[in-house]
Amino acid sequence: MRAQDDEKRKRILDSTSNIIMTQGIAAVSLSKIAKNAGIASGTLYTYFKDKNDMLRALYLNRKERIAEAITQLDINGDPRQGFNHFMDLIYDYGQEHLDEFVLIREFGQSPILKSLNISQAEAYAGFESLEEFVQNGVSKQVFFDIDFQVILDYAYTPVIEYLISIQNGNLDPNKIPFEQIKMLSTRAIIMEESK
Amino acid sequence: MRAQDDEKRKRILDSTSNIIMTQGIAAVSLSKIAKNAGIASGTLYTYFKDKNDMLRALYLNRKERIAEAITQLDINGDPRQGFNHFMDLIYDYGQEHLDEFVLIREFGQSPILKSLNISQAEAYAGFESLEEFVQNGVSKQVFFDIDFQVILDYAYTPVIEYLISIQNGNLDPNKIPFEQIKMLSTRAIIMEESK
Amino acid sequence: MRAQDDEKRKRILDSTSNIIMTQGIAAVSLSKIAKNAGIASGTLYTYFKDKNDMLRALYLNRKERIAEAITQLDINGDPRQGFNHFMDLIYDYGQEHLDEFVLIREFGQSPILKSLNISQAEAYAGFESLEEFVQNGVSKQVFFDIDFQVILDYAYTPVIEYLISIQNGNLDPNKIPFEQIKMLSTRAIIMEESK
Amino acid sequence: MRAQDDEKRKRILDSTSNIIMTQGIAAVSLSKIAKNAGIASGTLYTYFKDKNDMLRALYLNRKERIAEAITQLDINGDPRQGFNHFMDLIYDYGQEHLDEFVLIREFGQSPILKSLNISQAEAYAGFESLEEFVQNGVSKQVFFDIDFQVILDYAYTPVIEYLISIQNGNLDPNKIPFEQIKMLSTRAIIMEESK
DNA sequence: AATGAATGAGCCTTCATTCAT
DNA sequence: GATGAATGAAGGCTCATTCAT
Repeated sequence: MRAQDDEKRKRILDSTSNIIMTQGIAAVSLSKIAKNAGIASGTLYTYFKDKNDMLRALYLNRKERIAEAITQLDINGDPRQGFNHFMDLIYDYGQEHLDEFVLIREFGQSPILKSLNISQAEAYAGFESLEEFVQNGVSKQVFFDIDFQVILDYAYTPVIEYLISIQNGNLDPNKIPFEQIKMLSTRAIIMEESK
Repeated sequence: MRAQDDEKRKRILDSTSNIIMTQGIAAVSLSKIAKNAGIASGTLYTYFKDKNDMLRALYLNRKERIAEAITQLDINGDPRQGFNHFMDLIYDYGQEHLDEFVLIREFGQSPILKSLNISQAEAYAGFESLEEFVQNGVSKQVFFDIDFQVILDYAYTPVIEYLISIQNGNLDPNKIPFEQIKMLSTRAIIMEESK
Repeated sequence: MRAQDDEKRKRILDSTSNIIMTQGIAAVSLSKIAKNAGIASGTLYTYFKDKNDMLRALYLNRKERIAEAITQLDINGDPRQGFNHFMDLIYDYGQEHLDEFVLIREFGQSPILKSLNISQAEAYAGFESLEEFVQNGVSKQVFFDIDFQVILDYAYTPVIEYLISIQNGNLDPNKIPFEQIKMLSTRAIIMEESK
Repeated sequence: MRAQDDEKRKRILDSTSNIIMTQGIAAVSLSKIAKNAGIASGTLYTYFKDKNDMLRALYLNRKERIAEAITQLDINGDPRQGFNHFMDLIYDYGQEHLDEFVLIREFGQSPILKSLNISQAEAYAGFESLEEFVQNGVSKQVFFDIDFQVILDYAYTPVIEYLISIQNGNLDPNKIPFEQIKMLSTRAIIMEESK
């Protein structure tokens, strides 16, 4: 017997990610993945039940990685500093792993997610500490008292869009440094002295 | 290849939009569209050169509609009021036509757009006045001096995400009224006395 | 538009029958059928919903043909003569169309039939007059009072097996003429003076 | 390729039989068999050269079992009693092992047998004594002077069909007892005083 | 001897597109 | 202009078989 190969599993997910990133989710096909990963098409089924199972695994895996990277926060520390740190975490991780963010965005909240049977709970697994962090900031009256989701729309999303715009060449980081993004987000979310 | 019946052309686009919205972009097929639109599959080729041409037309059409709806701004008026009005326009149009916003988001800035041969220029057609409006605000030192794209990330995107969250049932508009979104966006973008 | 072509539909069924007859039911594949029928594989789906639908149509079509051929009986006439005539009908039709009988036998009462969703009722459609004929013979005390199915086992089945054996070269019709089969069946089923 | 574990070999054949009986011969796959038998798919090749070799072994094994069960006849004894006993043997064995009969019928004389390279000789191995028994009956002018195969069509086949009909619920053994089947077969085959 | 990961041919089906009608 | 039958490539998936372990 040959032992199942974690490296191969990783290669499959990476290949799929690659295809999604360069050709879009609609262009994903198992034969492309197999060719890209350097394996036979049938082999995919040793690692995943079917195509959906694989997309599901990919989505959750990337989400998990991102969660690990951007939730390393001092939950009970100073919210202001924490917020600053949070944006840095996203930015730093995005410098190296923008593809993961883009992939998650590509899946979006589109109908595909439903067909993959990913529950709300699964989608948010790993982000619990982030929610706690926000609650701490709110209770200390440093963050505006709004929904967690809304805070992400002003803190997480703009960073991702910023990084993508830079990568696409639509934005020049020398003219618009990340500090400005942080400032805008901070102004939006942090209550006092937000100037 | 000349369109004869504009109503039929519209039906085709609407059907496609429908399918994208309910099943995702990967599930779009001409036979589904034809059935949904109540026409024969071959007839599609009277109205569009091929599948990509149709997706392209759909994307540009929705983008145009949105542009018309949200760029009705007094470009040279008071930027503060204008900003307020701009967000209202998005919100109001989104109440009735969220599907169009979602469709545009579904296409994203993803590789699909490239395969449809949609140039940056085409994608932004119709938004020129919006850019002028922003420049006016910046020159009057009411808006922060940042990129047009970044402003959209703090003014347009959060409204759309807000509306989608409400539609998905993830947000309760009674607890988080639109006024709060406007406030956050305003705080981020408007320079002084941004209360 | 090109009108759907009954001749083509017939060719598909004939090709399938051919394959079943020469290679067995397990060897039926749509690509073989298409090649055999001289059409593209996709075209099959213009005529049948899927593979099962086609097998179903084939089964019922052959059953119907057989029913037409062997149920042309004088239901209320002399049962003895009728029985004789019935066996002749099977024999005569089998001379020209043994493949249809063999096909039906190949489907058998095997699990395949269940997967084709053929109800008992459908399977026996067309044979109602045969049942009436048997009832007439029973009520006139010419046939033994046994089940319709059992009568077939002694009248229909042996003829088919006889014809197949001849075709296979396992039986020499000169040594065992059909008259002998008729005699044996008659002896089994007809009550009096059956010697 | 040498069998080591006869119990395992038996399990493989039983599993295959099971699948044929419940899903039909077209649904047989080695992976199903392996799972059903509780072994790894590769292990099948220790016991059988390939799939056909296994089907072949299954067919011959079941045929052999049946032959053993239904050929325990006093070849030179009274043919009338022998005929009666013969039908009882089929009936009795069929009560417990109908699946074996059904399996043989499923293979039929269909093209599958040819693809399994089963010769006429192999198929009839074990039935030699039965043929002798028939010849004895014929030479004593108790049985009609017809072919061995034809006799089976009137003595063996109807019993099997009878048992299957009962199992399928198409026949009620209380209304049609086995005695009636025996009577019909006897009437057909035994020459004098066959009532 | 036994395992099950790996293979790639072949399965059924759907697809975008063409074209006779 | 409109139709839908026809095409064959490509889709996802299962298969029999091999072979490193």
